[in-house]
Amino acid sequence: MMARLSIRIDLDPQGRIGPGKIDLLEWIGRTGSISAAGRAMKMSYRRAWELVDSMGQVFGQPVVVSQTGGRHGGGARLTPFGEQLIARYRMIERVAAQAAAPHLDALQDEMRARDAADTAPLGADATP
Amino acid sequence: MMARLSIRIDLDPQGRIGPGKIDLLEWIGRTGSISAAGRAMKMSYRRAWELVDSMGQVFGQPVVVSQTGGRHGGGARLTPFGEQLIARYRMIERVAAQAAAPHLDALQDEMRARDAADTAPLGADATP
DNA sequence: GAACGTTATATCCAATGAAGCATAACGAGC
DNA sequence: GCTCGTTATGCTTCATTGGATATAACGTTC
Repeated sequence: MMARLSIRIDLDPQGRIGPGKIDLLEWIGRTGSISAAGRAMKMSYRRAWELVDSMGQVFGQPVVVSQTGGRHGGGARLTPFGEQLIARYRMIERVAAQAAAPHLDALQDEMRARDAADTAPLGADATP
Repeated sequence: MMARLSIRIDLDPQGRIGPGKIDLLEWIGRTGSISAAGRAMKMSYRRAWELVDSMGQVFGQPVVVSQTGGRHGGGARLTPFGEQLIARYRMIERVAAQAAAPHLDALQDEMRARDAADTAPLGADATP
């Protein structure tokens, strides 16, 4: 039983960013196109575009700049802020995982330890 | 613009546990009943029960023991494992947040810094 | 200037999730 | 023994989400 950490960042009004959006950004950076990134992640262009757009709205600034028409029909690139966002997220992910590692291990030990052993029936009353 | 960390733990085959399920467990511990916990969280009993059940399945052992009938109609209590699970999750949440804090701050600075400033149009080509 | 692949957007539809409602079993308290 | 609140479960909507498809605009390349 493996246990990994999954991190997301909650922004104040309403907006989250988690591993999915960050992966998408990385794919856009790698492929130079939203649609190619979508294909790589087996995600519809529509969804990929919506995710990109929602990030731009949440952060109040675009995470990618795009171009219609052109060499291969157009394309998209990460903005400097988009790249920073990826870097920050990965950094946070890394340090959080490091800090949590021993506790995750302990949790797994506890899971194995009690394996359906003690589940005392409830005797006294709880707070009603 | 506030940024908080939100943590969830991914278990190997398929199973996640995040803030929602942990909150629910805490409410069950506090109130001594699944339905009361559901009400407190404005969640249907159905859903609360399903979440509890899914946790039991994911971990291969119950996180709460329940009793039908009785003093106030029945009730539910956390198993020792359930309590340990809460404690571990909160611990992980705490150390992860501590480790991530400076980077979250940095991210917020970066968000403010670039506020729609530089979004250079794409000139060269990307990896096609 | 025609072709191509992409962005951007609208529309329709399927899948999923969750709420709501209904019901049975249960057991302490009155 | 009747009531009451809870567990446990089924079933029936209802809303949200995401996929699929269609279309227009666009600009390099041929």
